Order: sequence, then structure tokens, then C-alpha cells
Amino acid sequence: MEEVEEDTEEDVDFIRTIINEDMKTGKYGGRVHTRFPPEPNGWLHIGHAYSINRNYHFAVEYGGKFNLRFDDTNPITEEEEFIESITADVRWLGVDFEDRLLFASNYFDQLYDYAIQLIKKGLAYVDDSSVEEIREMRGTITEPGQESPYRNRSIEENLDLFERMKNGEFKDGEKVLRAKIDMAHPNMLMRDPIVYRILHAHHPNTGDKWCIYPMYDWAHGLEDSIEGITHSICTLEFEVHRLLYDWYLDQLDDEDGNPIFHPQQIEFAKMNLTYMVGSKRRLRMLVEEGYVKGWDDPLMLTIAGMRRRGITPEAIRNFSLAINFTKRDKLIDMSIFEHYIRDDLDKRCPRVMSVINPIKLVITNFPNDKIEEFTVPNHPSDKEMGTRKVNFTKNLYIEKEDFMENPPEDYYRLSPGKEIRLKYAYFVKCENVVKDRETGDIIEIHCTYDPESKGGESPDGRKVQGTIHWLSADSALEAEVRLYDRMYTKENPMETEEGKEFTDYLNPNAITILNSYVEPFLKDKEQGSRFQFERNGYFVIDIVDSTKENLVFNRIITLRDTWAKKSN
RNA sequence: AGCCCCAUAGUCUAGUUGGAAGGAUACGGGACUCUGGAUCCUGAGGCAGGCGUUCAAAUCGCCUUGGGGCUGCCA
Repeated sequence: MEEVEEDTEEDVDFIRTIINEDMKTGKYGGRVHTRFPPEPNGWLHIGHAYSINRNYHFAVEYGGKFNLRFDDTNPITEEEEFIESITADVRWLGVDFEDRLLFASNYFDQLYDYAIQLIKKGLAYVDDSSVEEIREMRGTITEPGQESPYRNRSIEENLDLFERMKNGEFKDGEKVLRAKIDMAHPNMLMRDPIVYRILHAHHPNTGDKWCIYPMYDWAHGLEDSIEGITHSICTLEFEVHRLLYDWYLDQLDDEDGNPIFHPQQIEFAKMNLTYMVGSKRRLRMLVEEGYVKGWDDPLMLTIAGMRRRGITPEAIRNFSLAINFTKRDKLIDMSIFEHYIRDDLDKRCPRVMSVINPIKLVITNFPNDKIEEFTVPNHPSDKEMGTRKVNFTKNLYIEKEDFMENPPEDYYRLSPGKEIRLKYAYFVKCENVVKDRETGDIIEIHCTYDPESKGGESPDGRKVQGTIHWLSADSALEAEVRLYDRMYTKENPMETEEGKEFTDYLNPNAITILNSYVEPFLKDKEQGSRFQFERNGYFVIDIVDSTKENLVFNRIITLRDTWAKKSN
């Protein structure tokens, strides 16, 4: 782990208030143990990263531990491939779960034994009712439910039936094990919740050993208890489940007849970001219906997508730690995340020159075959990043946007008759332009240079207003550059108008692919290397499509651009 | 509709035992600058509303309003 920026240290969110209190009272023996419990049925995204980072950070902060535990209790929706991708994503985030890559399925035997204990206490029964019957008898949020006709079976019969459920004597849906609580409870979850259902399905971990699988509410608290989790942090929609979570834990005893370990469930509000859709279902839809190129499409805020886009785990972590856990709904402005992305990239990225939209610039008074070499710094404020050499020649490329024939007054760049600096090189003055005879488009800009201004300063002390970047047309390396913009055109794509879907707000101009030029030494850089293209933004060598022959760069993010803002 | 949860600048977030509402980001202005970047200075902007308790309320109580969750053999 790199050094953690403790800029949030003084912010005590409501969860730390609880932990601090528990530390003071010694509730858990001064221990903090958190976990992240993904279901292996989809990819992780920024919202999960937020939860993972914060949960992990609680453990780090209090000298505790953090578990990665797959909540693999439903074999019909879960897949092996997600176990691998999620594990890789969590590791990439820089979160250390040590040897604790755990699975709910590891505890299936124990969970079964606990169920038997529940039955023996007269607190659970086998119900033969159908799905429909159970639904009908549950009542509604305003009306109480009715008790199942099977509710008062004897303990012996329940024990026998439950064992036979386990042994595969019944078909899917034929029977369930239910907790006996209160069919009139105002909290629907307490109306005899289902504990086990029959599912003749192959499980990635346990194979065909089981044909009954535990329900979330039964499994989750027990998983936490078995692992000694102290603070079981989950999202707000589980708030109503806490009553059941506590109820199950309170009914059960260990071998010595003592109550089993009882973690505390705490709920926080999910993170939502503007211009993002986070739900698993919708993410899956984007992938499966071809709206994006895959789960790792750099446009998406999946962890895989962000990794490919070039966003660093440190940026994600700093952002996550800046947004405290709270209970109120949030829709965070993307600019806050963008700030943390730039903040991290600025420090770590070597600078490099690129020309994304090239136009030719000819220095008319520069010798034809001369190649001048400049030694330039790799970072403006970090000397340790060293220097590199850049070739300067008569024929150059500059950005089209850095020249205007009829500029407004506050345009700092090149225009006819104006002198500016070519960064690190010389002052140049625009003498005239060459236009295409038919279209009238400018195809070449002709300048003269001042040999005295070598290195970018004039001995007579004269100043120029603008500095632009450039590349030697003789040695510039061609590269594909993929410019990414926001994925949606609407701040909150989930807030749809009549008859529209979130996919209607997909930004058609989210990706622009261009053939550009970069400094030639980039040819030898590895996939995943990040750079700041001066004045153009931060870029990463694509980890999938880039090769030595065909370099591909993804734009991670633009630089802040107050000029563009003003001129709009 | 019944039950539960939530409410501090545009956004995110401190404010724990009542005692001048603080930070981040975004936005405006300025300084500096060989990136219209970075950095620095600076400005504007908020306790949803009402009633009550109190010498004193963002903080405690009640009501209203607004937002969210709950009627899977999903998690």
C-alpha cells in the first residue's frame, strides 16, 4: 500500500461514531472486523469500490481486519467468472484481504446445523405451500397475513421433512423451511420468512452436494457471526432486514449453549454519480444489448472499465474516502470524482507532447535538414522525473485549434502577425498561411523563428502571451487516440421522461477516435502507462488494443480548461 | 395506504454533552506561470417550513412538507 492521505481524518461519520463507542465500551473486545460481501453475479462498479474502500479503511484505521466474502447462496444466478473478475477488481483497488477470500458456501454445513437448532427450538417449520399460496398468505403492507396450515407440525415431523429436503426427496418449490415468527408483523420480513428453499442446481463451489440453499437473511448474519465480523455494513435497502438479522442471531446458541456472536448491521446510502447508471441489471443490459463494447468498456464506471480507462486505484480511494458514509440519498456531481482523478494524475504522470488534430507549421527561416535536439523536463515541478530529448525541425505539427486567422482579443495562441512560444523551443511569428485553392481551408501555417530565443526565452526580455506544444513532422509517431466524453447526455439518466429509457440518454458523441501524433519514444512504453499530453489531457496506453505497431491511447480525462469554459 | 429511514450552499460533507454554521468541489474575481494546467489569494452561496422547550436550537420535542425503502422460494 502506498501512503494514505489522511485528509478525512477529522471527519467522523456516523459509523465511526458507532465504532468509537464500541471501542470505548469494549463491546467487541476492541476489535474491528469488516467485510465486503458481493454476490458473484455481475461486475463491480464505482459504487462497490466506494463501499470496499471505506470498509477496508475502517479496518486499517482501527488496526482490524477486512474479509472478501462471496455471498454465493443462489447457484442459479451466480457464475464462476464473476468470482474471478470480482477478486481481481478488489485486488486492483489495493485492498488487502490477506488470506481471507471467503465463501458463504464454506459454511453450508454449519448453516444447516443452525437450522436444525431453530427447528428443535420450535422456531421453524417445513411448509408445503406453493409460491402463490405463500404470497397470498403473507398479506400486504396494510393487512396482516395468515398462518400456514403447516405451521404447527411437530418438531419431529419438521426435522424429518427438513432432512428429506436436504436429501433431495422433493422437487424445486415443493417445500420450504420457514421461521416461525409473526404473520401479523408490520415488518413483512418477519412474517415467517423463508429460511431454505429447494434448488436442484449445480453450485460453483459445492457442486451437487446440496439441493437446498439458504436465503439471504438466514445466511448473511450467520456468515458475519461465523467470521467474527464486528460491523456489518450494508446499503440502506437492508435497513428493514436488520430486525430479522438480529432475530436469527438472537435465537441461536453455540455448542456450550451460549448465544452466538452477534455483529452489528449498519446501513449507509449508496453512492450515485451524475452521468452514471449503476444498477447491475442495467449495466448488464448495456453489455448484452451491445450499447457498450463489454464490461471493461472505458466509458463505463465499472472497476474494469475504469482500470482500462486509466483511472488509478488511488484516485478512486481518495474519492471514496472523501465521501463519508451517511444515510441520506446522494447524487454526487461527477466533477468531484474528476477532481480526484486529476489530482492523482497530475502528480504521477510524465509530460509528453502530442498533436491530436494536426496542422502543418513550417519555419521558413529554419535550415532544411537541420535537426535540433532539446532536453526537456518530464514534469514541471517534479525534477526526479528527469528529462528527455525532443527533436525540432523545419516542418512541425501543431494543433489546429492553436491557430486562428481572425482571433478574438483574448486568444493567446497563434494568429497572423503574432508571436508566440513553441514550448521548450523558440519564439515563432506567423507570417502567412497557405490555403487550399478549392475549399479555402488553411493547410499550412508559415512562421519565422527567432534563433536568439532558443530554449524559449528571448535575451531582450520580450514576452509572449501564449505557449503551444508541437511535434517534429519528421519524427512524430502516429497513434490512435480515443477521446472519451461523458457516457450520458443527462445528469441523471434514471430520471426518464414519458416513454423514454435511460438508454435514450446515451451520449452519441461519447467516443471520438482520431489518428494523431505523439513523441516517438512512446512506442516502447508498456500498456497501461499513463502520461499527460501537454495541454491535451491525461492518456493511458490501452491495455487491450494497443500494440507496438498500432499504439492506442485512451483519454483518461481532459485538463481543466478555463479558456474553453469562458469561450462557450 | 400501513410500517421504517432520511433532510446543512449547485453537489459532497463536518458540526458528538444546546453557546458566532466549517471544509471539499463547482462557480466569480485576482496573483503567478514556458501547459488558458498546477499552485496561491479572494468572493458569492446553506441549517426544508412551522410551533414549542430554553437565557440560548442546525443540535431537543411535536406537526407539516419533501425524498427513499418494504408486499421474491433474489441479494
